Amino acid sequence: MATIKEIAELSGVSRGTVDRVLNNRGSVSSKTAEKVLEIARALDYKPNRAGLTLAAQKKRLKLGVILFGNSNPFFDEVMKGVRYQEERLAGYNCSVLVRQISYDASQQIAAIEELLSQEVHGIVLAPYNAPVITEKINSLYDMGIPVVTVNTDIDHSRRIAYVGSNYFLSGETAGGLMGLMTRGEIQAGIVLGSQQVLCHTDRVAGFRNCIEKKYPHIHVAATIQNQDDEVESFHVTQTLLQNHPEINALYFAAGGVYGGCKAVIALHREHTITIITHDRVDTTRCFVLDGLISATICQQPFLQGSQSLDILFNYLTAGELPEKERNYVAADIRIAENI
Amino acid sequence: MATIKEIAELSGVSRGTVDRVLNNRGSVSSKTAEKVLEIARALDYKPNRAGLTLAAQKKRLKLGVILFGNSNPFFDEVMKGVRYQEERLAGYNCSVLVRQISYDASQQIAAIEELLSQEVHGIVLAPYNAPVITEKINSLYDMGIPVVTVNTDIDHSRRIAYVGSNYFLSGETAGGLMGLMTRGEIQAGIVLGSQQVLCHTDRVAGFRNCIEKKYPHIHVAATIQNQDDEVESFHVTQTLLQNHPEINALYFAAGGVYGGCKAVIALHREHTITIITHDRVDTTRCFVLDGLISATICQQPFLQGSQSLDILFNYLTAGELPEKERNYVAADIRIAENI
DNA sequence: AGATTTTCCGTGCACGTGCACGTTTCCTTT
DNA sequence: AAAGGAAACGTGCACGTGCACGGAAAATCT
Repeated sequence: MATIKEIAELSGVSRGTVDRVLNNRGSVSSKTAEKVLEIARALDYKPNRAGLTLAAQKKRLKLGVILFGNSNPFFDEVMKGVRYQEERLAGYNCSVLVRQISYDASQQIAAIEELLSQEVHGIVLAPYNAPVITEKINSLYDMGIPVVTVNTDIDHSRRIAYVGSNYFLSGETAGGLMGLMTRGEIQAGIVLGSQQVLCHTDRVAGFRNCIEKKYPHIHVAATIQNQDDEVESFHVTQTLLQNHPEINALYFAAGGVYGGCKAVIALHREHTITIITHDRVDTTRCFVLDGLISATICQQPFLQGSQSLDILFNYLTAGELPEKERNYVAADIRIAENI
Repeated sequence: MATIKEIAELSGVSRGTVDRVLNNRGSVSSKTAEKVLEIARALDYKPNRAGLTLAAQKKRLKLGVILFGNSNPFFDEVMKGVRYQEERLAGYNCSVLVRQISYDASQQIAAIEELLSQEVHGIVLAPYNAPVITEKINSLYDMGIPVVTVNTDIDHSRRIAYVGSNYFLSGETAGGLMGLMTRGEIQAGIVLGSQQVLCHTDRVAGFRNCIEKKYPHIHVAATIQNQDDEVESFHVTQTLLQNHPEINALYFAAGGVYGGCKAVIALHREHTITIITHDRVDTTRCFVLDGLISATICQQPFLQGSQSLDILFNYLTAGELPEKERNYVAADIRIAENI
């Protein structure tokens, strides 16, 4: 592995000059710059990560993480991934500040400001989808504070990378599973949080796309919204099942799975309905284990937490961006045996 | 983050002494050692990874990797993970030597010897399951050459860690999927490579365990062996289906999936048989996409390749062992939509 | 031509660790 | 008591990088 020192010796200049050329800080004649670059290319120079990190940690790195929910089971799992990575990064003299807030634009702005006052060097953000947040991300970029979006992406924002699901694809996967796990005429009910939430509608679109193309035996009887709330979910699901006795399959495209399942049980429809859900949380794990939920499609929250921090850290210490700016986690299918 | 220098200053000794205490190289009075340890604990000292790596790479690290198969699709994917990690480790002045050999004990021994002559500092090994290999791993350990087993574990050997599947659990997952994806009376055929291969028999045991406990509608009509060979697989599967016209499900617990599927197609049984397989390879991906194979359970070969090297590297540069010595990858269920 | 600015480049230190080498202290032996 | 040796500890360098500082050469101005 070539080092800066080697390049300096071979091109007859000092290490400082090589440094200036490679990181184009200017103040180098084009002639020498040319020669240095040529030799660096010939030696296939790649900066040494240990040296890079060592130099970068002169000023102790501080990273900020902003997630939703004070006891949101999904983000709790993301948090575990964050904590795991935090422990690793501690070995690089890098600290992590985590803020969990409720789903609200102004709170998110406030959290960002607070992290800025703590002088963080970059932020991992589960973004609230609003123009004001997009603007904030862009202004952070201009200030030199890179942002990695996690779980939800913000289109047309200058975040340096996204880590999370491809919601359309995971909806398709849900449709595929339901197709494989059912026979005969199927009347499916779709439960989502809200038509305003892009993640939910993307999943539903994927689900419908799949069954329309591949599984004509499945029809969508009705689509309802539960606002991601367990109590609301119980009621709307109960009403749905009462109004539609023909329903023999349910697709939960969002949260509120526990409440929905409780409604199914309350109406004694456990053994007549095939249920597919997303995410894996402690409250609903038992339903997967006992077979009420046939399968659940997870989005690897742990991986999202750890990977997003990792990308941010690499960017700040080595200036490296990931190959793809959208880092999709695979749709992770879980049934009773591998949950 | 506390550093050795800080500890030295606080305990009134030099950095060298602190180093001796923390890495117990001796030559330190028990009194000072006690004091240093106390202060180190109070400051929650953890060695800085960048400094550690930088110091370790004075002698350029060389890692060896021994996998099977010259064009084995599964190990090709493991190889991609190895290559990915190799690229990352290159930034730490660490090189990786890869050897792909056929499934044979003496060839494996020879490959190990060859890597030793290249002066590797540690080895990632997809081990041949034989006492002579166990002994070899142990003698490597005594020589100070750590071994990480990948894909298959060797019980009672002194490998420092294992990265790979839990085969029994993945067999159970296959059983669970078949249970969920079938209705009515099911006569299942089981195809494995050989009764001598522990991975295969573990999977079959998991499969049987699951359907016996949870899915009594599934019966095992017959179990056959295909020696992991495509041509052999075609013939034995064809014979099986001819002798057992009642078979309406197939579980491929090992390789030879392509040959087996071809037999199903040759006998025009595509639409009457539910097929569950393991692993995802280019030759059979199309069968998953067009629905001949309902689902395939993968063992995350890429992750196995990258993680095993990572563990070995961390051990050699920081002396760190993973929390668990058996690092199981999750059973990764794939259907047409998420393959 | 001399003074001043600009361009260009070299040197030294810091980051945290491991390790070889030196130095001091203390104990044992003759 | 002097000599020898072992135990205990300090010092300096190396690893690779970024960056601040300063010096020399070239270009511009008075």
